[in-house]
Amino acid sequence: MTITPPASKFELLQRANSLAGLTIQQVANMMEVDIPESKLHSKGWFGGLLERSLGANAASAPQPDFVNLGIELKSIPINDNGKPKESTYICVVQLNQTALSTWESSLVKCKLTEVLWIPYEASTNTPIALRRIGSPVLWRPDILEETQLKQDWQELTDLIVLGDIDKISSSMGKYLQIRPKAANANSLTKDKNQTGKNNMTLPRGFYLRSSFTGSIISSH
DNA sequence: GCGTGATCATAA
DNA sequence: TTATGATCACGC
Repeated sequence: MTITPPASKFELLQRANSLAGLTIQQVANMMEVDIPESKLHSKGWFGGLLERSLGANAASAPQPDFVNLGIELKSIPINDNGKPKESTYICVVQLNQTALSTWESSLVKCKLTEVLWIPYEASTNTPIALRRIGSPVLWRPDILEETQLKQDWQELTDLIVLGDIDKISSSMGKYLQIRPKAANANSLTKDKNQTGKNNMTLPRGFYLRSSFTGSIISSH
């Protein structure tokens, strides 16, 4: 089953709303796929299913999932307490001069301009098939949120520009943090911002803290 | 390896 | 229990 991209924000919202209340099993049936037995070897499975169900068309390109609408899609697992179970991956930390120049030109800002959050039940007590999808939340950062995100991004980016990427810890940043994002701890990528010999470093990604995504979900 | 989709595993 | 650091799968 292939779903065409939504032509408008309204159509995307309609589709997302039509998924609300359904179980993961029901969506899997609609898309004619099987539910994996374990998430250990299929970590991004539900996110991918949701993309296909709604007609996302960015493939794996570094841009919002719904390219024409400029909207990023994020599934967000909710635990028994009604709070996000995990932090949310945003994008890779690109180590080139352009990506590190200004917030406005950053991939983080691009991805977070407008996000369609789709919460879903992720209590370990509930089998994956029976977990239900929640109501979508279409979100744009307000002025306070964007100011803080920009501040976090600037603080972290400053360290990278200074060549101190290896001094970055996941505890830095109020809303936005940088953590490893790699096949394993031995992976290496070139820090193109730096010149010289030892400029290989662990690939990293930007993540939103669950305290932040939790407040987004609960305030809508 | 890079970028996407994320969750796992364990130290604190 | 929570957050950090590590890891899984896939297309190209």
